[in-house]
Amino acid sequence: MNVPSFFHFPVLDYDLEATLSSGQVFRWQRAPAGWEGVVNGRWVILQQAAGGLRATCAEPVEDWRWLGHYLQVEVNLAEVLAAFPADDAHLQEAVRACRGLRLLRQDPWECLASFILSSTKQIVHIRQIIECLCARYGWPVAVPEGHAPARAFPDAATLAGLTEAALRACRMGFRARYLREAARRVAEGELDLAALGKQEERMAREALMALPGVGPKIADCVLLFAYGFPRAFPVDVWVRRALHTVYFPRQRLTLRRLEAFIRAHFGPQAGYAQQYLFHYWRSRRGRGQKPSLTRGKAGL
DNA sequence: GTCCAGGTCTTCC
DNA sequence: GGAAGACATGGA
Repeated sequence: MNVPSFFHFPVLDYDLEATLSSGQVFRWQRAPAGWEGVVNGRWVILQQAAGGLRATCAEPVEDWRWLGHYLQVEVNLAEVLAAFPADDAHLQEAVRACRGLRLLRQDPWECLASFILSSTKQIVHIRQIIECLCARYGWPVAVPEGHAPARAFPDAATLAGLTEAALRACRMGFRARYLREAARRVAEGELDLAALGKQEERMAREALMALPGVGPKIADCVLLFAYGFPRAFPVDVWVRRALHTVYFPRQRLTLRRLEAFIRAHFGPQAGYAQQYLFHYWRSRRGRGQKPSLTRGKAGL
């Protein structure tokens, strides 16, 4: 019989809902008792609590540092936000609306595989594909008595051993070939994900982009969400649309010019700024507002 | 039925 | 080196 264990992480400025629903991670589910997920092979439920976060696991946990690291509770958010350009009214508006949004520190393989599956997919679809993968190929993890079964994200060796048809059965389409090849290279040691975090950002980025199906955007997601490179700045359709509308209204804009602007403008915590812009734009400004920029038009 | 999604790759000029 | 089309799928 499982004996649940609890822990309180004292932390200020932490908005659990914004963090877990901001498109950086895809497996957390809202439940009556909090947010349910699987981290490091452990089933976890998280709740917003007075002065911090409350965590529950299905089994006894002696050392909770793995979860604190994942949640990045030691990060002083006020210091991060203070590094944003102070004269940027648009960014400050996003900060006011989403204060407490955090960047997680995810497992590199799960993050890489998830974002390989993300290309030209809506977040709800990405979640469906990943849940199918976990349900079919993930190892079961301990859950509380009477709770529905839960599974970990399948490791690279498991996915590398599947046929492309088996992967496609999870409705991932053309991404199956990319996921399988990435899994093979990781499982066979051609790509050492543990070593990437110790490399310079540029080298790590090149190594990720050497994978089929991984371009600059997906590489930047992994650099930011799994390795914590603070200047990594994923530019997807939403961020591109937001940047174009806000900083270059009614102008033609090349990708090169946009990248130069990003490097010069957002500073040492550019990755955090990106996440605030993405979440704010997607959750509020994007809703019901006709985008001013669509693919293939206006120079991008 | 049409549009579009946390893109990337290939082809062609 | 930049533009255009292909690639799968399903919610809105």
